[in-house]
Amino acid sequence: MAAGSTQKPLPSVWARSRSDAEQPALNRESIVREAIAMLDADGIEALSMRKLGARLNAGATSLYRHVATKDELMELAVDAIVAELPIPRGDANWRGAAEEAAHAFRGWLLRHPWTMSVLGQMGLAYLGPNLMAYMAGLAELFADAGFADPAIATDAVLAYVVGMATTETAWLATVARSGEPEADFIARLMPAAREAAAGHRVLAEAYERTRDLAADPATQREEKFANALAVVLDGLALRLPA
Amino acid sequence: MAAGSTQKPLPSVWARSRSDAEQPALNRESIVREAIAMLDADGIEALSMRKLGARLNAGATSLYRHVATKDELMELAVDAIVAELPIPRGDANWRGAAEEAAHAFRGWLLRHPWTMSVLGQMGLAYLGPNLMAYMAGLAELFADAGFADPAIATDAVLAYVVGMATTETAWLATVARSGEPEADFIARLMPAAREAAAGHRVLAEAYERTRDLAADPATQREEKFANALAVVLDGLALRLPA
DNA sequence: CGCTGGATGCGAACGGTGTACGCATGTGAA
DNA sequence: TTCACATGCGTACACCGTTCGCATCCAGCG
Repeated sequence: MAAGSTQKPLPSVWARSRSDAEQPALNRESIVREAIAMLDADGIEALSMRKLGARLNAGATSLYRHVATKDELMELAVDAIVAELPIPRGDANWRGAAEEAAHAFRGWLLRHPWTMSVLGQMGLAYLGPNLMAYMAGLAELFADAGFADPAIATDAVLAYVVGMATTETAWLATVARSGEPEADFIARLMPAAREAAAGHRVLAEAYERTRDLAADPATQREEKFANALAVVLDGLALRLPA
Repeated sequence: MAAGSTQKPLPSVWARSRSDAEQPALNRESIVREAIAMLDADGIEALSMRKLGARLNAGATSLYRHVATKDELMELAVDAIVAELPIPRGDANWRGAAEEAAHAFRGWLLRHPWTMSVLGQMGLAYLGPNLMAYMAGLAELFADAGFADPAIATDAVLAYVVGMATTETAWLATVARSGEPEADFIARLMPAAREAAAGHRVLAEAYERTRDLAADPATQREEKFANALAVVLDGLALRLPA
């Protein structure tokens, strides 16, 4: 549309300039970086090879020179963001360190909710080097604390965090889809939820006991997480020689 | 292809016979039932509206007379299979009952692995009547046992089960994709895993300690699950007045 | 009985997806 | 200069979920 439109290849100086122009050429690193940006911003459904290509000023199929398949790209994306997860370090206070690691893991999952969708197919079993280092750090933490079988401890903590984050990200996705702030959405949902809970004694009681579910929901979610995490850590502490 | 081919509508007795023939006409119930069968058998990627239609001797678009959208169909499918999950019942032995409920939940998730992919977007927050009843039953179990805040207990147990099942179904999907029996796949994977674990003290030690990972893997997975579940339940027991 | 209106099935089509293929081009080595 | 190779990409294929309008069937009514 502009003056220098190049609808046809136009073999000229302008065409040559592209090679050393602002675009640093396509490479695996930038592809993965941009894919992560799209995933974080708009979720897993928003990423398509064509859109990703467009974002990189490239055709969709050009990406396949650097990445075998979309699934491989997703694996690379996961492994890349795992790098930002701080590796748990042993500590005289194992419980505090484990607590910290669990909160960090939760925050990481909430920051990259699309990993939850990938986890269901890839699992923690997949052995990218970064993930391996994270799990090793956690296991070491428990081993140093004196646990006879550190694997049980890592299983318990990681499974708890993943499970909790699963329902939490799903909830947040629902909230986001509503377009409202979380508190408003809760307030609007309350009557229906209360009615659904009627007929179930304990659930109904729970609703009556809680005074204001809509106040500061993010903090309440964090407390919920911390509360049940304490249960798991209590159980672990029992396994340690007094 | 056969003698009575009806490529064109052919308004005849044959056309009329379809109405009361073996096909009981399309209805929501049979659509959901067949969708579940396909999901259980071949996973979430194997379900498409066209294939589901073909399985029901119907065109793909006919399904939309009975189901608004594929997402709605998935919700219906989830709620339908939740019905087969036994509602936890209180018991003098709360711990045994909770253990049983957890194992039942795990088995259910493993039997319908595609729910894991759905959970990431729908979560346990979605309030189908059947799921509501299940969660109410579990909460009641803990309330009757004397827990001051039964919600914490259900959070801990459910999150643990979901998290554990996430990695387990992902692992099983990987195994299935390999085409080998689980034991063979493990045996083939061992060298690579051992090498990946080298450099991580605790992980390496863990590999040396375990004698035969490939023997009866299903039982080993079950034990793994039971072991860390015991941690969670121990933690819960602490919260009960002695 | 004949009619008619609503429910139901479905073929065609639209816009999207992941990816295979083959052609064009620019670049570095011989 | 030439040649081989790496890279970008236009086209195309098979599939996806879903919309639309048309054909058909059946129930209820006149």
